[in-house]
Amino acid sequence: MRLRPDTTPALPLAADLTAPILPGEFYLQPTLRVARALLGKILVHRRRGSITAGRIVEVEAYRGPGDRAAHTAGGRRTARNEVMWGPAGRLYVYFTYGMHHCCNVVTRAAGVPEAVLVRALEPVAGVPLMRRRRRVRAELPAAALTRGPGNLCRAMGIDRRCDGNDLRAGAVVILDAPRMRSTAILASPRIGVAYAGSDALLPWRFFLRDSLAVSGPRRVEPPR
DNA sequence: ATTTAGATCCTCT
DNA sequence: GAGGATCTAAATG
Repeated sequence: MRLRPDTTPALPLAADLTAPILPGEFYLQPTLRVARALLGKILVHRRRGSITAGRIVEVEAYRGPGDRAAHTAGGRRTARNEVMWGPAGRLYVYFTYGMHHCCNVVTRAAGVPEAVLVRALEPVAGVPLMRRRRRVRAELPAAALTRGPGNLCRAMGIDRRCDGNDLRAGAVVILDAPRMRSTAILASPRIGVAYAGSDALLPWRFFLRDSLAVSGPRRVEPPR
């Protein structure tokens, strides 16, 4: 008697945690390119001998002064978004809705305030620690631990102490991984930016078609 | 399957 | 004083 082959993707996923850290130049590329290229890369947080890591499966691009959905819309420069105005390759972490943190990767040269919001990961390492940080029931699937920007920050232990973290040398780094095929990537409008007028329709959310960890609608661009 | 309400507090006007 | 780059549970069709 033969067992049916198991086609369920194994989570946590196997990933190369010895891969090189992404070089600083990676983050100088155009923001939409960085957003797509980040899919599949590994976000790692090492702290006090503990480690949590996840494969990036969903992101959103935010493009500076001209993008009404961005924190830097219209050239606003404040204490909160200061890191977005700085050099590429830093982590921009902010607190929102009274209870959640969101983390972004800053792109482009200093003075060009653009960033990529990380919206979902697939757990790669440190799942027990993620469960403790999330305080979820034991049966919750691993993929749900890091689904959504607020959830992934809690699971990864990322908060405002990480704001400004240098992604080449800080406690939080991003490791290189093979580039995803473009056919594995879908796009849609960004989530939660209805206040941005016509910019809310821009298809600047990118996600891996086959990932179980993607948050929100797995819809491709709707007709305009 | 989709909608709603409530939690909760920092940031900027 | 208002509202948010969110999340969850509960209610509803």
